[in-house]
Amino acid sequence: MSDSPRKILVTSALPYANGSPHMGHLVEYIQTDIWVRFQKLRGHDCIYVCASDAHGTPIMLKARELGITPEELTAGYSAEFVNDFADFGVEFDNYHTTHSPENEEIVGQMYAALRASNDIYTRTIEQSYDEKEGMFLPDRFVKGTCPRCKSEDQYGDACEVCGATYAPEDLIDPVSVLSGTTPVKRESEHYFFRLSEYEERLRDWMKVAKLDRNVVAKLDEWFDAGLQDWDISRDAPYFGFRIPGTDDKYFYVWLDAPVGYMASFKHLCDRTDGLDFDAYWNADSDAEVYHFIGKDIMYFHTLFWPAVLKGAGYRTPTSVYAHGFLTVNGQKMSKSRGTFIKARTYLDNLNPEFLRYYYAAKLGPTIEDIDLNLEDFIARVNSDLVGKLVNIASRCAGFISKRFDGELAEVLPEPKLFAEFADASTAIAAHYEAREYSKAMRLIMALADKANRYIDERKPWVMAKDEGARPDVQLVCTQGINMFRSLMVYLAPVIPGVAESARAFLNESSWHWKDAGAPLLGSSINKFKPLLTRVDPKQVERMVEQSKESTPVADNQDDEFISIDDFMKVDLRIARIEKAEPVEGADKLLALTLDVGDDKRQVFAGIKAAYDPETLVGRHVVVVANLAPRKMRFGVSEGMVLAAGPGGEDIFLLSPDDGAKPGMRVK
RNA sequence: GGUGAUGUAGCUCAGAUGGUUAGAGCGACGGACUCAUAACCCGUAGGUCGGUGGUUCAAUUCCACCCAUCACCA
Repeated sequence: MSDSPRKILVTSALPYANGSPHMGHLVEYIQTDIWVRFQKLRGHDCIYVCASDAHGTPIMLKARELGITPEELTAGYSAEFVNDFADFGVEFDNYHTTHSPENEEIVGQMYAALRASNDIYTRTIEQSYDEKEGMFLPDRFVKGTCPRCKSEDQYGDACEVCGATYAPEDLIDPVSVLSGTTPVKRESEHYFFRLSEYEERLRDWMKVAKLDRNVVAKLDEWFDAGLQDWDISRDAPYFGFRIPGTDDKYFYVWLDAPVGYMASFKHLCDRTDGLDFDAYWNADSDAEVYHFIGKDIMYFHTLFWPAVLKGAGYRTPTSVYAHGFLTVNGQKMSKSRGTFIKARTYLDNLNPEFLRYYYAAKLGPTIEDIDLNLEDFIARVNSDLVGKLVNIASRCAGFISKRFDGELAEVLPEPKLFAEFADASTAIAAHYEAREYSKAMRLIMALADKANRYIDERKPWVMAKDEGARPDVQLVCTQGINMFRSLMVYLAPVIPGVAESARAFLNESSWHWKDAGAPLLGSSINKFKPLLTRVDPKQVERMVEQSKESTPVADNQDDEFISIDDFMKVDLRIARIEKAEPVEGADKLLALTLDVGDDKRQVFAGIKAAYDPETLVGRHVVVVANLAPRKMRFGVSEGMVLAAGPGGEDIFLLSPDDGAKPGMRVK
């Protein structure tokens, strides 16, 4: 199977560009990267592309809230993704964005093809509408009381308390999370894709796509329920691509997101000689295309995506590989427990190769969740990587460099033992290919145990004391170093950085998978330097602490309540505005001089759009008096004035009833 | 609520088309060694295989129900 190079295109799901990458993201990118590196090491022509998923309502609204454009918002997060992934050794051949000309072109072309084949039609539907904001509301943007269990503050699609699913209008007292107003029903014409026509074709695809049996079970479930047509349009305002021939209709983000795989690849083709887009995407392509995804987005990748591709005349994915979710210490990642760990926070404290190994040691081809148990992480990395693997080289290298001037012996004393390491190649490769990384790691570590046992049995440190046995010392250590070398070749996809250091130690320029089967003999190696240092539990503790600090905002899962003591930490005081004036060079700020009883202080408040400075003088407001002073470009702000509202012109200062005096505590 | 998945030693996980003493690595404990980043080597202890009931000569493995965790319900 490895004889003629395969043409392979691999993708990871496009990260949604409205947040920083975290440990959960990394499961997928590390899983994919290991597979890609494995294929490349085997000599295959394997290309790995990805992009930021940049469209949709959440991004539009978050950008609006921050007062920047969606492009600016997503560019910022894209940069984070690129940098953090690169530091974890994830090597994309291209990283693009769905908000690109390539994507718009392919989406438009597909849409035209689907229209031509009568796969698109329009229908008027009713949807929740926020009259104040002037926009239709996705289900998650309506909240209210669950109609079944009466739990308050539930999303418009499902109740997190009792698990009921319903439509937003079923909620008791529904409220738009944007404006706080009651949504109304409004009609709108939507565009639909005839997914219902594709059952037969999808069943055929499913048979050849070698999907995991859990994925197949899920698909069967969906088929049994009957495929419904897919609503692919959204009304303005929406951040995305406008549907050709309309004024105010946009493609739903989930239509253009997977097309982003193609667009990123197109972007790469346009800059790479000899890389032909059509050779990979035409219906008769002989290239392989694999999508690595999380189990939560199987629906889009195993139904919509193959159907749309087929309908538009393209090839379908060779397979879709779904993985499970990440838990930390056996539970959902939690901000309050410090287990919602950002990629960057990990990098600030720990070696990325450790996480790659740990994930590899736990990953299989199924959609089962994997657990990052931090104690287990420390034990496993220290024991497997440092204690077993690197130790093999460490305990042999000294003899070779001190007594034999760095020269390896010309022959192996135990060719049969080495053959065991060479022969493991087939099984290990099969495991990598099947994404059975945990099995591959187990095989490799069992061999590492064997290598250590061999050295222990032959005891070169005893032979070294006997002049007559000197040549044997060189032979045994050459055997040891070669066993180490084979294992490092096998592990190169998982821990590429360590593999590179090991290769430098062995004085080799590059490795191919089959090098693991041929020993390195008679050559000169370099002085051994520690390839890895052990994890100190303190590093992990610090990472957890920093994850707590970096997210002071309580997450609504565990921290719904604060104690009275927590509240009392906030020193709220009545203040009288003595002076209010615009700040030179700031669009939104007013500089306020406040009388807080016995002292005067200066506070900057972002209320310029809502208040005329002159009308503020003399007003009483509520201020956070013990907020840490913050240095700003215009001076130091010594507190915060409380106001309600979403921002912009909609800001409403809090005022006490008559009689309250500056300096009075609010509680 | 419906559907699916998962639940095996202190920890992380293998495994069994139902059949003699259920496995590995780590950890713990004991021993040995000193080449090696207190690493490595040898050995010991640890499990009513989530719970209850059923089918069977025999179930942790099949069935039903229940509990817990996760996902999906477009």
